[in-house]
Amino acid sequence: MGITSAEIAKLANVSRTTVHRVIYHKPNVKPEVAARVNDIIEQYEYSPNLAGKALVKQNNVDVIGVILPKITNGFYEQVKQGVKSVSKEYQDLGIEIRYEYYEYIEQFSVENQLKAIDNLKMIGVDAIAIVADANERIAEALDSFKPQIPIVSFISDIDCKSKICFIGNELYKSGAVAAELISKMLNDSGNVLLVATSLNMAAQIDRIKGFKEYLSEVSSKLYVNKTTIENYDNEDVAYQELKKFLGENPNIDAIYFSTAYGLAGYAKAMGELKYQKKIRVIASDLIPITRELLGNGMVDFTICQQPFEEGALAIRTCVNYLTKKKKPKMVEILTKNEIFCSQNL
Amino acid sequence: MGITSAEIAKLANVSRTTVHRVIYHKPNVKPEVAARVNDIIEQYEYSPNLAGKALVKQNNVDVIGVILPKITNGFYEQVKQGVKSVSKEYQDLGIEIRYEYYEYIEQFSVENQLKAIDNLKMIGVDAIAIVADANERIAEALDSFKPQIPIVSFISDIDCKSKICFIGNELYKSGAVAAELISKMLNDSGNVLLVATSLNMAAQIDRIKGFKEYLSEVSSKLYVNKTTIENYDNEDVAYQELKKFLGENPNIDAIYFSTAYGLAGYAKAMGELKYQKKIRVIASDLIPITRELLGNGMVDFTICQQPFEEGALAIRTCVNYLTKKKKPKMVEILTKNEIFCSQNL
DNA sequence: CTGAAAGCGCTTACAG
DNA sequence: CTGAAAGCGCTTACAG
Repeated sequence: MGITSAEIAKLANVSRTTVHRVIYHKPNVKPEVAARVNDIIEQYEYSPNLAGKALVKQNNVDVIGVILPKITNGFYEQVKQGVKSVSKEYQDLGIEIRYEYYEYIEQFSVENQLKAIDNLKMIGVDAIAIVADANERIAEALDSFKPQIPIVSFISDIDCKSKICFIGNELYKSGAVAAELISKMLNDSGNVLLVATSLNMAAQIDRIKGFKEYLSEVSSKLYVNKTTIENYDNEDVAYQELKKFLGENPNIDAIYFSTAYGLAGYAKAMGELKYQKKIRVIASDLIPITRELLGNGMVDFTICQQPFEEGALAIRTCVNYLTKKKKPKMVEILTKNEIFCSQNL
Repeated sequence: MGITSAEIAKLANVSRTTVHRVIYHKPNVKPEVAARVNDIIEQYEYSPNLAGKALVKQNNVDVIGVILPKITNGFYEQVKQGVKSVSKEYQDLGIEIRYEYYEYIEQFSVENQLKAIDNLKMIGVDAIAIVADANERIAEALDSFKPQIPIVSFISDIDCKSKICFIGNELYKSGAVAAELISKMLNDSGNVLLVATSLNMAAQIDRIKGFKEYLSEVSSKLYVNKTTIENYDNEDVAYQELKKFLGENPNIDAIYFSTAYGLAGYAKAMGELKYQKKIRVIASDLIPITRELLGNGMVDFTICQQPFEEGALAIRTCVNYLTKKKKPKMVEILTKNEIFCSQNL
């Protein structure tokens, strides 16, 4: 395999300790010696053997704290899988992961997130990957580690001074993809209904914006109904609202669900209505009901962000920073949207 | 981190050497001693530290031979990227990769593949990942290593005794996805044209079969034209044939390209014809021209197999076998088909 | 059947 | 400003 630090040392007529000092820009090396060593390193393309490094690190492993909401839907399960898969890869390489889960309850979740951060502060961690609400107190808590530690926010963004990067989905594009699929299925004309969690949520706003902008760009005969159904991710609300709306509006050609939830309510409503037109449906994410409705044709496509990849990438970013002091090139790393239909599930 | 072999040894009142013998089922351990050691290993969930193992392995690294056709289209570049990304991950863990490329020329490629295998036999490798033609002489060559070495075939399958697994794409499903997209865009009725490399190629046959079967299942008003254009992956042939065919058949609503090639010829032909209908187009794979035509709307969707993932998985499978003697659970690992349109590129 | 010791490549106190 | 030496966890000749 490659050349070793001992060989570099011999070639440069110095000790391995000095080679080490040069590589990591430690003080106390005569500039001319450093230059000589650097030349040889470059010439032989030396890079330290990871197994050797890892072994030494057993004394002092880097620990990464991962903070996640305790939500047992498939989405966060996949995020966790991604995190775990990378942890496993690094488990013997001197990287350890500590998990903190916070209950996500509308009113108290900020408190719970603060508590999770505090727990990690007690344990002592070298970096944090966190899915957090964009809240000032949380940001302050993340900045309050002494010494400062790098923060990677993922899935849902939060700004703080020690943040090195956000990893998430191109939400705007996600809406645009939905619009493209609908325009292709409707042959550029028809009436479209939107179903969202709520019109106040950042993620929903982005998707809907992307949806509307692409739609109006591609055709002037695609009308988005002025009513957007807000279902608060509650299937019963979805059912009630959709039954009422579709009962009164027999001209809908397509529906875009910008949230993973509401499909069960939709299926129930459609089962009770005798709707004349074929309704095309675009869903978001992939949970069991989505799979089922894709299978029976009630949903045409679903657009997925990549929870596994985002979880994995968050940890990788922490590891790269801890082991190579390498910040990611971009402050925002956005994953692509995947399209699923019945045949590529 | 976890417990070490030295600690296990102390707990069992034996040496590390004996612990090692027990773990790897080496001979010369008194059964009762082995039992005692095994109990403790289980109790403490001991598993050997990879960094430690890797360091020792520096003396005797495992080398994996990778045999690929020397084709410089984007597809095999991506396969290579996948292979490289995994190699990098393992480079300091005692796994080395040797590449062999063979010229792919209709007549002599079997000879070239045999030569590539022979080269690896000279060098001496511990496993082979190969993209090969399903040819008996090649199979024999792969089986002729002494001692036998594990073979992973990928992208294109070949049967031989020492093969542990094939990694490739769900080609049949790829055609089914194309059919689903077309049926949704045409609202279940219309005339469809097929463009393939050649009707003799296994991969093309699978895709077309999946396409036709899904189409006929979903609607009886979707007609596949009895002519399938064979373009031999030559853009000029595609251009000539499509210009002629579309000139004489003004009723085509959609085209499915079951090959990555022919889109440039199609674009040229359409530029010269004044075709009345909007033609929906489904492409395969993602090469620069595909990207371009997705952008300008001449292509609606493209269906991609996952060359990067398949390359990566092939190497991972070899590594798992070499380091843990672990065969993959399935003899056939098939990757999903990805759908791309202009907005999720 | 068993174990002491060397060595893989690295980093880190420590001594000078 | 520099280097000798110990030790991270493992495997492998070697000796008994």
